[in-house]
Amino acid sequence: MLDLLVEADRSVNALAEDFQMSRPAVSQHLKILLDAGLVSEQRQGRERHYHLVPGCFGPVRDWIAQYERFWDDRLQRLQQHLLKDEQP
Amino acid sequence: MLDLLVEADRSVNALAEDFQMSRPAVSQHLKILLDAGLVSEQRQGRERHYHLVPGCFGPVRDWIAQYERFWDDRLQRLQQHLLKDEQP
DNA sequence: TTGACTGGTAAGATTTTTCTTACGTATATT
DNA sequence: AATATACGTAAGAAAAATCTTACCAGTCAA
Repeated sequence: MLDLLVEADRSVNALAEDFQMSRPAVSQHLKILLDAGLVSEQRQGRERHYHLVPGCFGPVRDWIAQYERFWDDRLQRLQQHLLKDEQP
Repeated sequence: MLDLLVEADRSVNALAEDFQMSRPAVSQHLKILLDAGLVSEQRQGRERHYHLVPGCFGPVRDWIAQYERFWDDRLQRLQQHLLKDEQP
């Protein structure tokens, strides 16, 4: 769904066409994405267009970045440790 | 689990102490993380030490980066569009 | 206003995930 | 050798997720 929405905004029926599951199932998925802040809703007449929220993956990226900082720190400590051994 | 393992390598029992679930449940989680390549195993006697694989989130980061490229492109196109209107 | 279209929600069935207990194997300790 | 420790795996129970059908409300078009 996210892959489809990144290309263009879509209505629920338009999204449902690309999946085997029923329309209500798609609605339920969208509700979850909406609650998670990954997607936003814009009502146009009887249709509701969903679109991907720009930068919505920020929190995930930040979470991953924490780990990468840890690894960087470790590597740095290792390098310093090795340098000390080389010139006593 | 990942949060614990990023600090230091741990044996299964050491990990299980920090959770309410049983040790076998922890083992099952570790198997999944192992299969996913997020974690690696090193046997030391009868213990097995697990540690976080450095850079294991690369694929996730790449996946997210795809979206961010899309957003960048859109923004760029929008900027160019606006510039055209300013100087006719 | 009536009928068609869009889509959300509830209820319940189905599927999947996740847990626990029981047990087997390998390594260590005595 | 006998016992204890660390850990994986199988089987089945329990919990959570995901789907479908049925139904309701809002919007549009005749």
